[in-house]
Amino acid sequence: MVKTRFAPSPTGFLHIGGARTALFSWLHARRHGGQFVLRIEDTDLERSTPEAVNAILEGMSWLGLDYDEGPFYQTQRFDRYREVIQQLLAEDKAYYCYCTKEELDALRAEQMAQKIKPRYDGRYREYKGAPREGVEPVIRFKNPLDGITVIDDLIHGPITFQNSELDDLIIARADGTPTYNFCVVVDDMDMGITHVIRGDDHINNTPRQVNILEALGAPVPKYAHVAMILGDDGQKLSKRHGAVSVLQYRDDGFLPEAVLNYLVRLGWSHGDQEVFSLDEMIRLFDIHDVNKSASAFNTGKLLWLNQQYMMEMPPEHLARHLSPHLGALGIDPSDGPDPVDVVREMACRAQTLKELAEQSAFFYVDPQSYDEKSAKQHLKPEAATPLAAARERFAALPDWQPEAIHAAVAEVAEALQLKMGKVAQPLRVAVVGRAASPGIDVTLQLVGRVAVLRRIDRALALLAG
RNA sequence: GCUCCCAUCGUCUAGUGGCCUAGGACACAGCCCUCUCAAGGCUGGUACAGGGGUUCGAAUCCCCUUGGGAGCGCCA
Repeated sequence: MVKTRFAPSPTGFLHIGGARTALFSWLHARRHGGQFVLRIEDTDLERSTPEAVNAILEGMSWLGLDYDEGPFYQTQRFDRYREVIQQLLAEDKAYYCYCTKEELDALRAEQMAQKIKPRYDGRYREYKGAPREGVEPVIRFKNPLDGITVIDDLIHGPITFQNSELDDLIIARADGTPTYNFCVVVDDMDMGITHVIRGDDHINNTPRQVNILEALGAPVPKYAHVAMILGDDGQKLSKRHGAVSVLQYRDDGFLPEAVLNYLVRLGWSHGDQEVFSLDEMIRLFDIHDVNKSASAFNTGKLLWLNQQYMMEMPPEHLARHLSPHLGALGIDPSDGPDPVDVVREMACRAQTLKELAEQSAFFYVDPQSYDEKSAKQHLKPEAATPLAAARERFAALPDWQPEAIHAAVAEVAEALQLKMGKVAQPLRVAVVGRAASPGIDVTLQLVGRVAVLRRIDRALALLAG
């Protein structure tokens, strides 16, 4: 059975690159009816934080990437790592190395100076002497000295490494704690991981891990190394790019399904299709179809996708998603039109929930000021007549429905020999505060007659000076 | 420096030797629709990094160059 894992280290939030790796792993498992496990790689006690763990868990749950096992924490598996290390030691597949950090640094500096690849020279590999005084030894893995290790990468195809290029890596520190490359191997083995999908910055670690796996007599999983994601500017993703945490996207008003859809298309495609439901992704996703090259994150396209999702989503759902963003603006929708009706009209006019809330605020609160340009253009002295005429008709309308409102506006235009725009635009600015909104009839209907009359009066007062 | 990876429009990508005078999407421009802004529809411009091969034929296969990136930790 297929079993994949996502194994972030909790030294920061779940960023967009990690989220895509998680998505690919999740998709691969789901697609094959397998299992997906979450493992927190927190062996770096210095840099791991509980806040980061929470951020990762929260990010996963917001995206809806559920796991069948875990979260496992490597810090809770130290006994198991120690056990495997002892086994390796007993089988002469690992050994104590008494080099000090200073000696290692010196060796590295020397090699760099000679312009050769810095690496451990194996000086304690066959050491049979007594433990060196005053040095807490580390434990190193005995990497094969010759031969080749081939990774048959699902994305890249075969990648060949000379074992002679690999040195004897440290699997346990002087304080006895195990290191990353070793823990990964033990965990992948114990957890029965069949497919390792991860960033391509791990390609160079893979032959070492394969060699350890083989020393342990464990089956070697299939590997798939996914290229990294670049920032909008094509540069490596960094703090400078702003919203790098997936939770930031949530707060900025993106829908998780839009983010997922955007992410899956970064490096993967299915012909010309751009929009995929979750079910389609699961059905269509194939790790073999993933691109080898890095791709740049394009916020513009995410924005477009997010809007597509907002427009397609049932208004009832959209309204629910909108409510926290309305709340953030201090708006209580119960004071005005049903958000479901608002959202039906506004979804095609905003790209994020946050923007949707901002654009929709006028339905609930009178504009605090008029957009300068719009007011200058439409709230001119000559607008007073149509505004007043419209106000009069509105006040007398027997029923406050779009059809009636539209007819009233048209009548005013005709009576005054004006084009529709000369009536609708001043009305719009007076009621909305700016020159952009849904059709004037629905807009006014939703705002409500009382508020509309009040806002017109205010504009009229302003025009009267 | 050494090892490994990568290379089609500005961006995401289609393309696995002929269907490619290179297709789609985002963005951009124009037009249509129109009471505004959107949405939607239509139209347009822009790409196979360079050089060698292989082949009747190369975006597709091979080599080199160039340019990016990663790794070379008692970090993950």
